[in-house]
Amino acid sequence: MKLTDAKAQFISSWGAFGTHWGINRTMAQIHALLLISPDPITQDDIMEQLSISRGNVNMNTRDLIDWGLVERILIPGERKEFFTAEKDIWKVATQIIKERKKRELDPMLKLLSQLEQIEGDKKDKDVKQFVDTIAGIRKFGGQADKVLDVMIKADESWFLGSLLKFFK
Amino acid sequence: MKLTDAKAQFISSWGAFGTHWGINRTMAQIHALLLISPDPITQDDIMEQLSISRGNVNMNTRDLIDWGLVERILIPGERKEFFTAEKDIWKVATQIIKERKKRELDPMLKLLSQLEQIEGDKKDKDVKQFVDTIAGIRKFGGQADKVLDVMIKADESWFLGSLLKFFK
DNA sequence: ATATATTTTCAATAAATTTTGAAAATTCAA
DNA sequence: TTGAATTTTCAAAATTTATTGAAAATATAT
Repeated sequence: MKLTDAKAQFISSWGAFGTHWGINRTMAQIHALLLISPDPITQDDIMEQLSISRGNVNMNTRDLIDWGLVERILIPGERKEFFTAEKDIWKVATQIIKERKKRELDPMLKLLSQLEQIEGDKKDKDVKQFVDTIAGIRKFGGQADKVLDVMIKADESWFLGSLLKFFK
Repeated sequence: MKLTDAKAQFISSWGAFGTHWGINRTMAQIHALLLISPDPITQDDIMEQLSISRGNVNMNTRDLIDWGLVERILIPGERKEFFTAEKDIWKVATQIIKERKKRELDPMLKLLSQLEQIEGDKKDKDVKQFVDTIAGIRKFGGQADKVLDVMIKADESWFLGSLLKFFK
């Protein structure tokens, strides 16, 4: 397979993959393009390589920056802005986990603790099932939260090394 | 807060939550409703409680069954079918992990190993960055794959107990 | 200051996804 | 069998989400 085809296939698959992970297709495609670009590239490069509009590139690169996955680079003497992505996949993964935890898991846990305190007779089976379900999810979520916190702070070699040894 | 309001809020939030996880809103809402229903319920119950059409309920319950999260129950003497959801959150989580691994991670890893074998000069920096990126993702994915396999097979108390002790 | 290059915004448009509902298929009791 | 109850299917409609592109804002060079 030629590099050009392989690139196209990677970008397309990474885009499709992204949609399963709460990230939109184009954002994931831009991310893919930046991951395989050795040097920083401009909005125009992205527009051309992915055949998408300027506005689209602008919005999605900004989202990627908000996610902490992409950086804006200013090259002295160049008028245009350049973009580059973090290449260390461990850092990419922990950054995504960190953001999703903040955006999704933490608010959900907060809501669940509110819902657990409902009025009503615990002997009523509807009340009981509701409270039990909420408590179960909250407990599980709380534990996941702790594990993810360790992971976010951890160094890759230590984390995966220890974990894989532990589970061998 | 009253049970009725708490239920509505849980269903609505679980639905919104689902959309971030590659599951459609209605599917997640039906799942939420089943999680808090102590006894099996019918298509008509779901239609009524969530104010959605029969076709919608039918398609989404089927998807939930395909995901292994919901079961069809036949009650002797009853003409209608009943549905019930697995209530153990650990089992729900491992089932989702199992399915997503099969549907997303495994195909991605397969593609990456193909893409790693591109033709081209490794000294060319475009080729090098591409190969390095793909290799990095593949390595990380492969390790995640192993950890998830252990998790899927593990018993909850053992897994989380060990993990939390390990990371304390 | 002015002209020019570049980025950002956002209303309009397009595309993708979800939902409906009625017809077809299936199931089951009599 | 027949017919009523129930489930399934799927084309059309509704909704949601993503994309465009041109105008406005901003930044930079002269």
